[in-house]
Amino acid sequence: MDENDRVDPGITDLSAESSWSFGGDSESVYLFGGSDRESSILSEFGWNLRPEAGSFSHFDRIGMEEDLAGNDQPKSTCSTSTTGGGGTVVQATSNRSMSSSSSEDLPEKSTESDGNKAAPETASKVKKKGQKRIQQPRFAFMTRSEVDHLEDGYRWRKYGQKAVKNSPFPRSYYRCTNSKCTVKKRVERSSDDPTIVITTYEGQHCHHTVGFPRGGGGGGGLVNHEAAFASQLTPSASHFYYSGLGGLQFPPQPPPLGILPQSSSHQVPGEARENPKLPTDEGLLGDIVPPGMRNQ
DNA sequence: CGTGTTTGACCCGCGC
DNA sequence: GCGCGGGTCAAACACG
Repeated sequence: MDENDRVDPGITDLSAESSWSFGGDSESVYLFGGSDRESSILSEFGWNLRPEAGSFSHFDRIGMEEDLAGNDQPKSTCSTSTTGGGGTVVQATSNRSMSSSSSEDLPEKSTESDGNKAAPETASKVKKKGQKRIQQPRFAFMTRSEVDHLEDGYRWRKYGQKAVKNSPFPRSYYRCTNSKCTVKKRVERSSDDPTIVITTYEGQHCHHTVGFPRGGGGGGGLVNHEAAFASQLTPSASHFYYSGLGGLQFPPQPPPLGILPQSSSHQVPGEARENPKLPTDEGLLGDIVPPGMRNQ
């Protein structure tokens, strides 16, 4: 860990497959690389904090992985992904095979071999032993937050927690409470910067959000079942959702940026109050973020 | 009582 | 083949 180069232990600087500059105060770099499973999601997505981007309070970037293998999405064809926190979310589709992720991903391995256990409805049934697990689309994002589990409009049930090798913080595993939904998510804190929460979503929701469980008051009406790209702001801040990003087909453009949780926190990502820099944020958000929520 | 969390054990894939 | 690390299960427990 040379602090000179990066900030994350275990995270090597992957070659940036593409980089985007986001407007404003934030600059995110999307790195897509194939680092092995050095540490975890981090390596997978190869994130790189940029100290110099001081103005940007911190976190940035994220990558999303799309599955590759055949995407046989087990059951749901719906696409959804949520993201959280007021971080920057960058999504991209990559064709490269990230098979390297074999260790991580794996959506649902359980059934394949010991399906006997509980036979989760996870799609795994489709897979067989010899086959490689099919990866579902996944993407991760980092958020600076004090709470690990950010609200994203869906209800999650924690089904496991494990200590990870390169991090003093445990990784938590969540599954969507909807029995028909196979979406999972992993949450862990960056070992390098404990204030950063790394959330990885896997799969697509096939239902819509349930609204904000807490404090939402009337959030239940999010209708973006389609892509439900929900982004969560600060835990205590307002929440908003993105949808319309057809799950698998993420727009090439950087999503909402400039959402600093701690900052005003009333901004909808992408909405960037006056973020003239964001190219089409309006367009993007226009579709996904209900007008009413934009001013939250 | 229903729902969600905790936690130890089990299983699997991968690297050596 | 063995060991390590990650992912999931499921019983027990806690809470509203």
